[in-house]
Amino acid sequence: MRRQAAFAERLANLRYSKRHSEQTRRSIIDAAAIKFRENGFSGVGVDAIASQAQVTTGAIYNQFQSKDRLFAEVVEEGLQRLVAGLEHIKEEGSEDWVAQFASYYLSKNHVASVGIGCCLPTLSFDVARADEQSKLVFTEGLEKVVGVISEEHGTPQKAMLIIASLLGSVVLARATGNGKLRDDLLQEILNSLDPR
Amino acid sequence: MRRQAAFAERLANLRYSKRHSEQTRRSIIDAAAIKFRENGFSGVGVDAIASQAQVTTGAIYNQFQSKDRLFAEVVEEGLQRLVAGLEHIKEEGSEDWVAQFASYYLSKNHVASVGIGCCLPTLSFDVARADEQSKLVFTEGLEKVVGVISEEHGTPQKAMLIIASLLGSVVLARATGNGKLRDDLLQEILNSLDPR
DNA sequence: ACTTATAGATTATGGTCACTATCTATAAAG
DNA sequence: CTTTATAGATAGTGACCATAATCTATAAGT
Repeated sequence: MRRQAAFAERLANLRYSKRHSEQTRRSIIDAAAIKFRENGFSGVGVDAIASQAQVTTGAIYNQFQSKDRLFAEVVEEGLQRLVAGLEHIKEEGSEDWVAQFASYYLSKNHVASVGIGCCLPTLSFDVARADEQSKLVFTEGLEKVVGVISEEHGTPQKAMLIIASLLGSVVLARATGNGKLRDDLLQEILNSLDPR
Repeated sequence: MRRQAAFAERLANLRYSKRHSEQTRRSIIDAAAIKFRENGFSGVGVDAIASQAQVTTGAIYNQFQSKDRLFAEVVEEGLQRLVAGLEHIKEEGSEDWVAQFASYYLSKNHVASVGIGCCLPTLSFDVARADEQSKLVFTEGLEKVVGVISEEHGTPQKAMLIIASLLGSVVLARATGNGKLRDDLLQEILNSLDPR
């Protein structure tokens, strides 16, 4: 009757071990990453995040000081993943790897994947409204993103323009319905971005 | 003691007249437009909107079916104002009126004016999470915006790219702190957008 | 084996949420 | 003048909010 997650934990036989604690932290961040993206910072409660992570609020507040700090961690990790993704495509060696990245970014698959997609079209609005901690990790992460793109591919301002265009395009695509405007938007913008 | 706004209304001598009812509706929409932009749809309550509009929640629910419907009206009007603003600059006759518009859009003043600024960098995220009604008015409004820009200035997809870039740039500028990244971002993007 | 530290469950707290039912004052219509 | 319709105030509703306090089970150190 008590301890809702007791069954799974007994199976895992790892309760309260260091490894289990790290897994708990990971599952909380993963759940928060999805929920914050899908519903926004104010659109989801700590309870809902806990339930998605299959823990209780006690576990969350043991691992994180506050909802704001958890959000900041999600933002930080979101940008780390963006940097990692860029570097991964880059190291595959293709000359026009930025166009390749843009093609993935504007794909219907990525536009539809709100919860697991890039953090920029989902979290950046909330970062703009968040505390300095979140803005700081966002700024530092964005600088790395700009660095990776501009390293071998134009100036930092050109890199920034690409990021802003991609972010804005995905937001517009998600905000418009499923009409003709949206159906053609992504491919058309991709064409415009293509090095002619 | 009762009826908190009674005093002002007695002064105006217009309580319950049609004109007063329209004024009430207007002040609610104006208040909601600011609050939704500043705090997001889930970040502000109907009570806070009512208090900003100097009415009670009863007045809001008498004028609007739900918070979602009020949001849809704010979105609709936000895009109408964007169209009107574009047409206003356009009719002033300058050849590079789009660059003029971009210059205003990326100005520090507009970036700082979250509550009264353009609806795209503030409401579009929430539209992406909203019901079909809001997405519909957003899509229709966006089509008009694209129409005005592309009418005499390139293809619709070029217009869409401009909008996406401007929207994305303002979001990034607001999400980053006040460091060097932000200070230079806007001017640099403006340069990149400039017809060379 | 025994102690200790702690991860995480449980429960509670005071506040706010969207929304509703009811009431009242007054504008408009006769 | 009387009636009627309604804008908007008042006062709730139960659900949810972020967070804290307390408790307990167990892993780790001795």
